[in-house]
Amino acid sequence: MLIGMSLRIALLGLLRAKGPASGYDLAKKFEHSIDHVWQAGHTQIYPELVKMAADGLVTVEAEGARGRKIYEITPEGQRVLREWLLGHEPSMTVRSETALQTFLMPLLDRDDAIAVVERIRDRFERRRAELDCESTTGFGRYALKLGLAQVTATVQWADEVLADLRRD
Amino acid sequence: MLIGMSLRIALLGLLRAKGPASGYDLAKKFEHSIDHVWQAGHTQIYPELVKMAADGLVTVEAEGARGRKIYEITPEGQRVLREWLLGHEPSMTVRSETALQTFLMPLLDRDDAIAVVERIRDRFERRRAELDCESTTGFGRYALKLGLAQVTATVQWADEVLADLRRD
DNA sequence: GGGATCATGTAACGAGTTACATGATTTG
DNA sequence: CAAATCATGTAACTCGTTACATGATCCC
Repeated sequence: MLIGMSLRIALLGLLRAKGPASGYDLAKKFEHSIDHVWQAGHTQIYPELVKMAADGLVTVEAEGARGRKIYEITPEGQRVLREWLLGHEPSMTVRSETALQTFLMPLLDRDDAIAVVERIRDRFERRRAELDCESTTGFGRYALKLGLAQVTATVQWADEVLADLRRD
Repeated sequence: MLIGMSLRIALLGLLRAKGPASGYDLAKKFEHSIDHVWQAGHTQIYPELVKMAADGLVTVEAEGARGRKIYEITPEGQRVLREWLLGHEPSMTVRSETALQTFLMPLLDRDDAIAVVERIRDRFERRRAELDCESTTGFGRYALKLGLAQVTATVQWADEVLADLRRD
């Protein structure tokens, strides 16, 4: 219960922010609201909720139709969540396939390198447009702004590199 | 051999860029040159090199002192590397603990939120300073510039959020 | 009744981390 | 000769993905 808590924290945070929910509901929320920050499918969420209930972080508040189980965050869960938000030093480990492509770019000749950077630029520009459409007032507004800032920085980087490569 | 090739690609790229090397050498290079793009320890690298040799992507060019095995990239390895660089669509899945903290920030009261953002700002400012010291002319210069752009964007985001939170 | 969606799970696998284990060579 | 570093590996574990499996309920 000491490391790799991130999925738990994401689940606790969603339960705290949006109230009691089933595993199914939480999986939907992962697809939508928290998507650009953390991903998890139902096959990961269901067993994790069972373990979290065993650890006293959530309880089954009610059982609804079709075997639907509604989970609620406990006071202990709220304590753990708050502690993580205030005290956890996020790991700085990065594993980005895009960054790996950019790292290895000097192995390519000029035209191939330009093609690779153009593809990256297009991808991130599309992503920027997607994020730009989302509500800037909701619960996740700070994370959304951060995502936008990082995506925009990547597009600008691509523009600079393209200008640089084409200058030769 | 179709998915999750990233570690292989990183190893092939390092062998292509810097010439033949042992698993130990490659582990050192992961600690230094490619560190801010991809991480891997020796316990992951040694078995992977064995599998890559079995798949014909690398060969043991020579065996040196102390059981040191020097690996070299094969023509097939170069083909696979080039194909990945030109054709692979990087996955957009993000799993950032920092972004998770920012997403859940609205759960905190004003003072706690400020403390969290200040910690994030400090961390990324330190990271920015580190990257700023690195050579801007070496092999990884494009990836370095990208890392700097993203880190700088994060510091700017933190400054804006802090100004916003303190205005209340 | 049949298809869409709701709702929950298990099993097998791959990727990555931590801890453990061993021995050779260099340097003080 | 002792400590540091070079150099390779295995084992156990966690995290995350993909594929498989099942049944209930709603709506046409």
